[in-house]
Amino acid sequence: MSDIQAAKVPAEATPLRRQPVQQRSAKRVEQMLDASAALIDELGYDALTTTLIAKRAGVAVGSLYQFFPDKRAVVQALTARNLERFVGAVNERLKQLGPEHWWDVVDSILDIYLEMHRSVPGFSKVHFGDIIDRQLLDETRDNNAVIVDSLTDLLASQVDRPVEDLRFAITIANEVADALLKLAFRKEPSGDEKFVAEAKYVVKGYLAARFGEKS
Amino acid sequence: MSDIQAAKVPAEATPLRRQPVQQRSAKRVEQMLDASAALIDELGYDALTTTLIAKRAGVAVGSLYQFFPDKRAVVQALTARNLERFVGAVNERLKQLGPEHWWDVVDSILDIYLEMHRSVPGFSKVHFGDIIDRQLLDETRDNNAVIVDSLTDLLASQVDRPVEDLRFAITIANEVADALLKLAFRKEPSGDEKFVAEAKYVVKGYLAARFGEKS
DNA sequence: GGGTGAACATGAAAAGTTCTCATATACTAG
DNA sequence: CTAGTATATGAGAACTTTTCATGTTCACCC
Repeated sequence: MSDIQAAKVPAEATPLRRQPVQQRSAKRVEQMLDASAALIDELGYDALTTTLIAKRAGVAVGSLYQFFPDKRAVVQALTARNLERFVGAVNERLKQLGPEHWWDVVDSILDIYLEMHRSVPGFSKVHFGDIIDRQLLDETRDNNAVIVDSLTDLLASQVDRPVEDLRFAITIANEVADALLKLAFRKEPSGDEKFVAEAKYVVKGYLAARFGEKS
Repeated sequence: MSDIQAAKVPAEATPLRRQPVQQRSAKRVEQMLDASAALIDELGYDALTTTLIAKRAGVAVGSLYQFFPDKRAVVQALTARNLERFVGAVNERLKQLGPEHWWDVVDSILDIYLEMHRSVPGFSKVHFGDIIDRQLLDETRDNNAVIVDSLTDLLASQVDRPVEDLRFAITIANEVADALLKLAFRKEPSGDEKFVAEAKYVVKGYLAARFGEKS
């Protein structure tokens, strides 16, 4: 089973002004991201403030600007970190399971996604570029594409279809899953079960229709 | 065919500090919203500035604050206006057509939605509370619900199902349509045809599966 | 362990935005 | 025509974002 591309969230998506080299600063950057995540959860994106982030992270404002060019870059970095974690978790899970029917792969992925919604602060607000990439920054272009490409690679060996058709279907499925699960979490902070179930149903139904039942 | 509830976008969603009473001021408020829409299209939400809005609208900043309590309220009002226009257009269309198979109703609605994406400035960025209601303001709660309720009323007479099941299915369908069409417009400014077609396919497929083929 | 340059930390203040308010003008009813 | 309300305005108060000069810590070398 080919590993999902390590999702380094490449160059252009690394808006850091300076990459932290020493450990202490790397840790500080993490703290800043943690603080941002917590604050976004608590106050929402609009009420987010660089001063607040710094205070919460226990650093001076200047330190923040040592690494990030501006406020948006912080949120962007948070987004990237969430994406990395997600892809990492998916890899982990798939390694454990070995080759499966694609049906189960989809299930695993949705479960991981759910798990992150529940356990990662700020995840439901800024998973894959809701606020930043999608809404504002069109050049960084589609964080989702990273995921879609990874999943396409993954399923390409199991489904007998032209790769481009596969990628298209996965793009659609990804978007639908994202929208529906977000809806579930809007309805209820822990994810409304009825909506979660329907999300799974819709996604699997769509993929089954597009791929055919056979693996 | 029962009219869609006039979508006054009720009390709590009217965050105006003062309702314009005289015509000149009503017109000015419209100008401010137009300016906001244009600027959001051009610069994105984050780069939006009250000063810029005022300048573009040809009024003083103070005038803006005469009616809106804060910047977000402006965008919220823009959202509300878009919603009103959408519901209005749907009503219009349905009045013209008379009773139809729900299949055609869905088609009409999707077409109107597409049309607005293409012709209404800022629509693709802030249609139904993407930026404001959904991302930040949880108390105003679901603009989408207005639409969903309207559509539920509309279809209730044609589909032989418990109303709550209907509402649920429409909620899902609405969310899916929104996500997929947004994706289509992200891929291409005029709406990628392939994605638009797939959006229609997915939505209709879902509803057909949930309602059964019969009207 | 002493020295050196790069990485890092800091917070006061410059630059930029949001929002208020005292003042002035336009409208409406009577 | 007049009082009373609605509206318009922009300077500046309040708050944010971002810069930068200064001081500290680290990694490496002798």
